[in-house]
Amino acid sequence: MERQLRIIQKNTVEILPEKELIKKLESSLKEKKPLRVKYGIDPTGAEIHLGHTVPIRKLKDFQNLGHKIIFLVGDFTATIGDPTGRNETRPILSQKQIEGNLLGYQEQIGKILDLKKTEFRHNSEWLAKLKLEELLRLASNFTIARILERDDFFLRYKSGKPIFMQEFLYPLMQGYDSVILNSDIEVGATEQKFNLLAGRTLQEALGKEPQVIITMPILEGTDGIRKMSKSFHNYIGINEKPEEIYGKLMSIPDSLMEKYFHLLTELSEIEISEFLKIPLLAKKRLAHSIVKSYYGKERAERAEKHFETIFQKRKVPEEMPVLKLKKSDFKEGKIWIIKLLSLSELVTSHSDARRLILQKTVSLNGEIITNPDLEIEPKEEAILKVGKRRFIKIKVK
RNA sequence: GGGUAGGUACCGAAACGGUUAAACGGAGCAGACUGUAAAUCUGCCGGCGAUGCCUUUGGAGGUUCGAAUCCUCCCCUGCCCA
Repeated sequence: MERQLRIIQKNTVEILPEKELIKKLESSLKEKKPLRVKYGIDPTGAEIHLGHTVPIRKLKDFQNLGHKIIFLVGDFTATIGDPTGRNETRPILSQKQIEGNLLGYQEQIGKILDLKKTEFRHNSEWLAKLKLEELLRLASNFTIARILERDDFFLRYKSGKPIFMQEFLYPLMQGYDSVILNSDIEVGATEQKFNLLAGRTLQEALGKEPQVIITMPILEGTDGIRKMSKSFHNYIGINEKPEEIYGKLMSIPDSLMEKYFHLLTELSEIEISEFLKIPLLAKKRLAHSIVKSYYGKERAERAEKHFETIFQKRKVPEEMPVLKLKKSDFKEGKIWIIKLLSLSELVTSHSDARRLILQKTVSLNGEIITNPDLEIEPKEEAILKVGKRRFIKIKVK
C-alpha cells in the first residue's frame, strides 16, 4: 500500500483528493480488485510524441502495480476539438481523418504499455448515441460561470476571441466518458484538470463513486518554452527515426535536461545528478536512453554515432537516402542543379533551391556549388548535400 | 434583427490610393561560433530556367493610369442593444 502510493506519487503534480486515492487503494488490495485507470487521447494527430508519454508512463506504473488501464480514444470528441491549451478553435476533423489517425496508435502505445492488459475504447461508442434529452440532463450539472472558470476559456473570453457552443460541451462529454467507463482514477496533463474534474462532477451527479484525478507535468518541446505539440513544431514523435529522435533531443536547451531525465527515463536521482555535471555527456546519455527505450540498444548506439559523425566531426554519414535518376531526367546528357535538388526533395521549391545555392550551402561530392544555372554531367554515383544535415546519394541508371 | 469595430503571408501585428511580394516580432531555413541541431550574432524567408514575369492582404464585382488601401454585395468574428 505504502509502496504503491509512493510509486504513484512520483512525478505527479496533483492528486485530487489524495485521501480518496488511499481509500481506493486500500479497498482494491483488500478485495483483490484492480483499479480502473482511465486515460484519454485526442486522435487529432497520428503520432504519439514524448509529451504524451509522460502520462502514459504513469499508466505504466499503474499497470506494473496490477491495475487495469483503460485507454480511451476520443474519436467522437475529436470531431469537436478540445480547446485545451489553444487560444483558438481547433479545426473539426472528419470521421475519415480520425480513422486514419487511429491506425498505428496501438502500435506506438505498445512500446510503453502491455497491450494485452490494456482496454482500448472509443467514445463514439456511447457519445454518438447520446440523445439530446440526455445531453441536456448532463448539461444541467454545470453553469456557464463554472465552465468559464476554465483557464483557456476565460482567457479567450477576456481577449474577445470566439468560443463556440460545442467547445463548451467538451468537458461535459469527457466527463461522461468517465461515467460510462466507471473509472476509479483518471490521469492527464495539468491542462486537463478542468476536464478531469468534470468527470468527478458527473459521476457523483449520476450516483457513482467519483474518480480520483492525477495530473502530470506538461513537457516543454524542443524550443524549451512552449508545451510539446504538433502544432508548434517542437515535438519529438516516438515513431520518428532513431537518428531524428536523438538529434532533436540534443537540440533541447540545457536547462530542460533534468526535467526530461525525470519524466522520460528510468534513471535514478543519483545517476541523473551525476550525469548533469557534464552537460554534453548528460545530453547524450539522455538522448541515448530515450532512443534505447523505444528502439533498443543497437539502434541507440547507431543514432549516437550518426550524430557524432555529422555534427561533431562534420562528416558524411554512412547511410543516407538514395535518389535514382532515369534517362528521362537528363537533357542532352546533363541535368540542371536546381532540378536535381527538386527531385531529391531536399528543398521545398525551385526558389528555395536557388536561395540555398546562393547561400553557398549546397555541395556535390564535397564541392560547393555557387552557380544556380549549373548543368551537371552525370556520374555513376554522387553525394548531394544541403546545409549540414541534409544528404542524398544520387545514382544514375 | 439593429448598431459598432474588425478579417493582412505559418502565427502575432503595421501600412489605409502610388518609391509595396507588403514594416516589425516570433516560428522556420542557412551561415559564423560552440561540447550541442543550446545561447548569441549574421543572412534568407510567395512562385517561376528569373536582373524579368506571374499569383497574393476574407469572397465576388466595380471606380482609377494605379487598390491591401475607395465603392457595392456576400461570408466570417468581437463588443453593445433587443
